[in-house]
Parts: sequence; structure tokens; C-alpha cells
Amino acid sequence: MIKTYLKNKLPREFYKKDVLTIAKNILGKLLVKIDKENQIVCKIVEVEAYDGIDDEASHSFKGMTNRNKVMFGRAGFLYVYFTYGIHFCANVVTGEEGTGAAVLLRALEPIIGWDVLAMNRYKRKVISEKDKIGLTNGPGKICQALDINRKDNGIDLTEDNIFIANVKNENISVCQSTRIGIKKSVDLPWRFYIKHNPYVSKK
DNA sequence: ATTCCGATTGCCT
DNA sequence: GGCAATCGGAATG
Repeated sequence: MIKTYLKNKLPREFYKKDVLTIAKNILGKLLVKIDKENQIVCKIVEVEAYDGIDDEASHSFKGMTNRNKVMFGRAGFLYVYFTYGIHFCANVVTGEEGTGAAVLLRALEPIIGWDVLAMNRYKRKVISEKDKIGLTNGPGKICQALDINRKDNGIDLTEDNIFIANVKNENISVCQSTRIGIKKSVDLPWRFYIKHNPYVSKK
């Protein structure tokens, strides 16, 4: 089971492409986290692209700082930042080194590891359908559910215990829209999501 | 040193 | 729909 995911782990080359291409292509693939106690597998169903060139909403727009330096590093690493004094958000670094482009993970659909996700989010196991959806239907919720935080900023998605696995026969209809929760570059249509998926945020 | 404010969430009306 | 919570990075003095 886990062997299969490991075998299908996306290689560095996948992440070196253009951020918009990767944002589209990453939908339907599996975010996997494996450690001694737990195995978590979730389908990626909603993402947004951020690119420091023309994108004023991107953390990388004004150049490299101590906070955003991972974004300017090699593709295939995880950029995790703290926001609103409460939440973490996770991004996949893309493109050539120095580009400052990344894909924000906005929503996941749990496949394996429901109890761990629920304990991390609610301190109890899931009971209702509403609880299930609330598990991973937002960028901050994802990080809480998978216990992704400061310690994971800068981890390598091709080497460490969090990675993305390819899936065969992806039968997905990808939708596109403007991004959520930003005040700059609001018209760039750089949000991508899987149609009719209950974990995707409404807009 | 101080101020501003955010790639969010959850609770309240 | 509105809005408070709560922290730290970045800008400004």
C-alpha cells in the first residue's frame, strides 16, 4: 500500500515547470505523510498559484526576505508560513531556483488517516458529515489536520516524510477562478480546483 | 521602538 | 453577512 505511494512519488523534475502548469497538474494527486505512528493520504482538490514576477499578492513579490526565502529556493520544497497569528499555510515551491513561485494548497480530500486528521483538528474522532468536510476544506485547516507547521518549512518533498504521489487514470475536470482572501492582484485567475468536490471552498 | 496588517477560521447576528 | 482572535514579518519613525 504505502510502497505503491512511495513508488509513485513525484520527482524533482515535476516541480521545475511553470507554476500555473503545476497548479493544474497537481490536482487529483495525493499528498502523503508517513511517520512511525501514522499514515495520511489525501487527494489535492484546490490550489492557488503565486508568482513573484507580476503577482503583487505573492509573498515573493518584493524580493527575498528571511520569511520567504524557501520560496526562492529549489523546486519541490515546502514553504510553510504563519499568518493571522493563528494559522499555517503550506506551499509547494516550483520553477527554477530564484523564481519565487509556489502553489498554495487550499483543500484536500482525505483518503487514509481520518482519525489522525480528526484528532489534530478537533481532539476527537469525526462524527458528523459536516465534521468530515471541515477537516481539510481550507489552507489553515490542512496544516492543522496534517500537523504541518514551522518545523516543516523548507522540507524536501522528494526526500522527507511528506511527499506527493502520482495517480494513474486521473479522471478530473479542472476549474479555474480568481484567488480567495487577497487584496492585491485580485483579477489573476490563478485558483484551480476540482469540480463538484465537497472540500473545495465556495466562492 | 512602534505601527500596520495579512494567501484564515470560527463564532455570532 | 460581520467581526474578533492573535502573532510576527515588514515598513515606518
